[in-house]
Amino acid sequence: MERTTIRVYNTMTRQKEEFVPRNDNRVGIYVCGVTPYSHTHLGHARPNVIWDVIKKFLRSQGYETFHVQNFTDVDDKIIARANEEGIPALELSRRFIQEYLDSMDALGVERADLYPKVSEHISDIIAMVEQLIANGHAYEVDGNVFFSVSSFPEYGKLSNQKRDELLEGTRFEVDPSKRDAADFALWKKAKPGEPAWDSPWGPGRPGWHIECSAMSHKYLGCEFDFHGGGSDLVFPHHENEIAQSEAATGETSARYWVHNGMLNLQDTKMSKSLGNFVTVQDLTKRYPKELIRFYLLSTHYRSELEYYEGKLDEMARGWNRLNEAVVNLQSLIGAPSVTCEVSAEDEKVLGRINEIEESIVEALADDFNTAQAIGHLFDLTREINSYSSGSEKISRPVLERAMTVFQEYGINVLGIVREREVQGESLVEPLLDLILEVRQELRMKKEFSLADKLRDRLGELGIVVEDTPHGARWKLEGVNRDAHI
RNA sequence: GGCGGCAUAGCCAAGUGGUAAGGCAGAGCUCUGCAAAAGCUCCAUUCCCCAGUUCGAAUCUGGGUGCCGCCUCCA
Repeated sequence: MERTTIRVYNTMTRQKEEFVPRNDNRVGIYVCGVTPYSHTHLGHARPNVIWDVIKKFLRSQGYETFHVQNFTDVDDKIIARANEEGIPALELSRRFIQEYLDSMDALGVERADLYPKVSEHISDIIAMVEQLIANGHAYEVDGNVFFSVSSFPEYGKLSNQKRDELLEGTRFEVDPSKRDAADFALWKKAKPGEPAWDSPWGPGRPGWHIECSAMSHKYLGCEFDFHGGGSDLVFPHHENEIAQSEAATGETSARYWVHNGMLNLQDTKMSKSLGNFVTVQDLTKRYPKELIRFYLLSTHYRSELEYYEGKLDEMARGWNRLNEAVVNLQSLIGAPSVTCEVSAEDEKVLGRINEIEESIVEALADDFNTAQAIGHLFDLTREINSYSSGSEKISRPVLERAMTVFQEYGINVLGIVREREVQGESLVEPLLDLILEVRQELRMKKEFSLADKLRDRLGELGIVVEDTPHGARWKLEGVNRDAHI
């Protein structure tokens, strides 16, 4: 198939670059996951939803994707928290990993192909540390192993830091056993009461950073296409990862470094350590997943995004129009008054729909500009609403073309439009159709007070009845309406 | 102290050299038995401030001001 040229902003070069996959068709993606010691919050949802869209867009462009996302399930905070609760560290992390996966499922995020865990890759990590020692990039001191920053001249190339300026103004105490203050731990000697694994340097556990180098290398190879994560990971995490990976293998690691902006609550970054977060579980109980995605994707992924109570309710008004347009389209496609003929006027509308679709693809291909793509979806909404409320004959091929675009981008790629609710074996749908049919007969007989009573009483039950030129239709009221009553 | 980013209408927000997308809110109108939905029209001579480059700048350069992130665990 013909592909649109995709341009990606690369943190490494600080500019947009044309995306050229390493292998012809298969795109390797590594996105930093979480340290599962606490609840999954909206800030975690952002990169997940963004990468969900990127993957789906790449696939709609004919690529295959292979997506790896790690869990750093061996970590100081996990150990500390598990000790507080008096349970094993891995049990605590297992609980939060499950919450994380459940949360992402609830947001309609497609799962990664692989979720490697540190605890299951100790031997891979040890092997890489040994490799680094053998290459002269790391050294052992009393059971600890450190990466020697001075052995890697390119250190700082991602975050644009200069080695000699790194420690100025720093707020932590430097471990005196390190040769250089900027050196960082690859392997930490076990302290009493901590989970530990045997290694050539004695019992201990991996430092933060090395797991991503080891696991990305194992599953994606030395060089792969995308490496993603929050902008707060640029330094030191990704900087150190690059140093480890490239020093160990002698090859470049990721081709494109993609970082998303932070999600703020009251002008401050939402984070577990600050305690200012909104959990995904809470939010998905209160709002439809498509609305949450609409909110997350309404701003470009590299910008900061503000959250506050009530924001989603504000966004729901515009979001609703998108959904209404689709519901309207679907009912019109099945309406008997619609023709299969395509007039010259219809051809023009078809032409405009094609233009809008191209604009959507261009927007997504331009550094995954979902905000712009959503704008074009609103253009399509106006186009098709205007068309279907016109007095001329309505053509089914036009409706179907518009529906295809909504389906592909609104539903499949962006996931911001609700899919038509299948009522299944519910009695609700035929029952309501019957009521509306009777009401229509009353209206024909100009028994308006009875017809209005039906509408009012249904309204009290949360069922909104609307009369349109193509017959009456009903829907459930409010943002939280369920698929089934 | 170092590094990076951002500043566009009442609010949200796209736009990185060619004369300000889109959404919400607001005003008017059309359609409708009524209601709802929808549509149409209007709503930034202007993009934080100052200087410069250019035929042309929201977009590039320099200098301010303000805010945010990272340098400590972080998506």
